[in-house]
Amino acid sequence: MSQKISGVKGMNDLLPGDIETWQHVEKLARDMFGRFGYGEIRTPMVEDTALFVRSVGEETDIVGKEMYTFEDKGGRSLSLRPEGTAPSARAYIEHSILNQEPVTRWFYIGPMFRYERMKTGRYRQFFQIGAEAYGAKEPAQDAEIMDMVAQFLSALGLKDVTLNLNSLGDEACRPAYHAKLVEYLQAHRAEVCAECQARMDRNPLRVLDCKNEKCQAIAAAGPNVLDFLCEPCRAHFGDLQRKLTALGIPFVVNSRLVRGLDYYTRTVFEFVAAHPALGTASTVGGGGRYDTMMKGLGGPDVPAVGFAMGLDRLVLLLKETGQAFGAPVDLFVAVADEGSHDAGLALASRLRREGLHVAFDTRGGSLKSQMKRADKTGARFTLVLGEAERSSGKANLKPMAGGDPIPVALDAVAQALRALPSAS
RNA sequence: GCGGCCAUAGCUCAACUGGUUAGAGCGCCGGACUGUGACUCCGGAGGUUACCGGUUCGAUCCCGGUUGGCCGCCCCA
Repeated sequence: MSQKISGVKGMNDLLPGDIETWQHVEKLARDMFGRFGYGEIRTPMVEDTALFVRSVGEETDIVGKEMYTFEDKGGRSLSLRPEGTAPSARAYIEHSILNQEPVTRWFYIGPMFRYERMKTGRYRQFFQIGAEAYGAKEPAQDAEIMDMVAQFLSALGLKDVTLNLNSLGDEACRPAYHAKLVEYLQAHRAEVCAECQARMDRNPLRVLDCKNEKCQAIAAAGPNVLDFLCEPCRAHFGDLQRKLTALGIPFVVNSRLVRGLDYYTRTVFEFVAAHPALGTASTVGGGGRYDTMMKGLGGPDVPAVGFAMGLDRLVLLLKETGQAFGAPVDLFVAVADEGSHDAGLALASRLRREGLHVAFDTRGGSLKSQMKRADKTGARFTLVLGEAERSSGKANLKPMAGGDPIPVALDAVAQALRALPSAS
């Protein structure tokens, strides 16, 4: 007996029964994003490690300790993508998209990888649905993309999701805030947690969203990013809030929202769902504006704004609603005797060619066991095919939910089924 | 990366705190009902008690390690 082999920790299989929910979310996303003019892209799951180091930032947790990095046989350092914005930007630059279109809108759906300790809503391979809008620096673009997320979440039927909003300023004003913050934090160095002491040297903004109560109090009493915004940033942020209000999208300004990636400028936002099913993984989606990242990657000077949502978490929330997804079986073809089995297979084949969702027990077996199987598949109707039906060319459609059998001609089953109300 | 809890049938859980052959419900398969499911009754299959080692006359139970899962910190999706 050989050793049983198991999947990689933190990476899950999705099987029928679960997959329908995922497909539903993905379909809704494709529909919704398409409606907003976003085109789907698919980039490789592996990229040059330098791409993430230069965009996401060397001092971030993602790059610093969560990346799956390895060397290929040519000695290149490659990484499994931990997020989707950088690969999209790379593709945008590589294909010189700016020379073709002033404004480009893309979305992607796919797996991301981060080496982390697992828990509810957090996996080493997880799935994101994300979108990026390149070429528009106007607040309207920020508002539109948040509108898209809001409409998508609402189409999914998810409620109690709060939009948190903040502005981190730009190259003109962030340095001043940064300096002031460091100065303030240094003065309180002894009072914050050990973690924050390290953070204030590497990435002081991160102190702002420390969950430690003491650190929170100190951060709250310190300099506020919003007070340091330069005039253009202030105007941009104000305009964005007016537009969101005009669109009827509720939001909360949270001046301590910073997010853990270095590439953001001005707008950052997070959609947070306070549902017990998510545990502490309450952020369902987040994003922001990154007007300088393209240049930093050696590309054109193009402003951009984007976001990503956690598909795993959306599915967790959807499951809580108890909804069922997946296509119902229209008809189960059962056979009354061995001699009719070939005819049953042929009938099922023909009806499938005609577009119906048909189930058939290829193993044959007793009629009773076939009926059980029919019940199990959730088929709306069952048709029993035997010698009598084959010679007369007529059969009955038995409604599995109960009710009288409906007589049909064997060569008109599809038409008959389509004429029946599809509601169960 | 740090701290805590856990691991028994496909699933959810028992097993009188070390003692015969590890049980139940659900699920699966079959029968009662040889052309009609879901309800009922009966039967069947399914376990190296996660893995490795230790203590003991004897370990699902106690100890150590490994792997995996869950929770908090951290961080995010």
